[in-house]
Amino acid sequence: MTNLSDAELDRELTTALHAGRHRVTLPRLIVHRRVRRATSHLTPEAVHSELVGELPSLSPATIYSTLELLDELGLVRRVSTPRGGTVYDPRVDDHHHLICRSCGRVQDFEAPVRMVAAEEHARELGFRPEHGELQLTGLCRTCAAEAGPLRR
Amino acid sequence: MTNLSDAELDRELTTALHAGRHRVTLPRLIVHRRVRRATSHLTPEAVHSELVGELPSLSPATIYSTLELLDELGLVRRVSTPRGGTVYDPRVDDHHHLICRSCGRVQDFEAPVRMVAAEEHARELGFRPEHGELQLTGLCRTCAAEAGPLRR
DNA sequence: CTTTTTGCAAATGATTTGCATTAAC
DNA sequence: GTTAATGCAAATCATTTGCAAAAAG
Repeated sequence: MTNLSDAELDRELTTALHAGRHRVTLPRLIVHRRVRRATSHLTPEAVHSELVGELPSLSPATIYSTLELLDELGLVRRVSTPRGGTVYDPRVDDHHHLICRSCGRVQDFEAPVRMVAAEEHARELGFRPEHGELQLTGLCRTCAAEAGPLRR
Repeated sequence: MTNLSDAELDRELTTALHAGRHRVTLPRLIVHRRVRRATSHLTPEAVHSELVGELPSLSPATIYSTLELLDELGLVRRVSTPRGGTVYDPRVDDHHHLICRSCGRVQDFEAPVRMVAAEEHARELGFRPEHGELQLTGLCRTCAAEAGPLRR
């Protein structure tokens, strides 16, 4: 989540778009503002249903292509959850995720993981790493409480 | 990958199925043998198309339910890739994955990651961790070679 | 015998695509 | 003016579901 103004966010996006020879359009501006300001991880569907009020012609196809573009520009980060869900994260710095298998909630997680060491190890194997994240699945606090004490 | 015989694999599966009060069926036996012997990660579709030769009536629906069951029994592990693909891994011990964004290949990766420490940290946040893995995406050796030297 | 599992076909749901129209540059 | 982006509808594709028939215990 950022506390930048619309104007500041728009300027950042515009700069990034121009650098890649992309055009500045209204759908891109409003999707960018919405996701950059998100306090949680948003699904494409959530972004769409929130923004159709503001721009009724906005189509799901545009949401998908715009979110993918923002990810490519490094302004947001796409996160895929273990059960096939896709969600967008306003944080683009290295961090990890806790994913609840019951309610699907995705929360940021500062894990003590040496990403640089892991990436170096991958390079030694001939792999060219671009992005890495640790995903811990399990039950979030709320769902764990509902499930009661550890079973089995 | 295991080098156990059919009989040994079948016995393991039978034991696990009985423990959970599930029935021992031919589809379960052959799917289990195939995935446990895999030298790489298999998609449900790959498992199906390989095994229809052996059991022509085998349906995709059965493949999906069987693989999910094997995962629940802890005999194989489901791995979801960042672009929404699903693949099954014969390894069930803690390990990580390198995922090629170009060809989709998933390879095992022994990363120097302190999973225990990460899980402990998650517990302190109220999360009840069940499984964790580090996913590094990028280009595999082959695709990196095709892409040529580092661009940008 | 009773209950689970299977196989088929139809349904689903997220994402993608084709293409004419509209908007950026 | 040119070219890219949008919006719509149709298409795709992996996965799930409903249900009658078959198989397991």
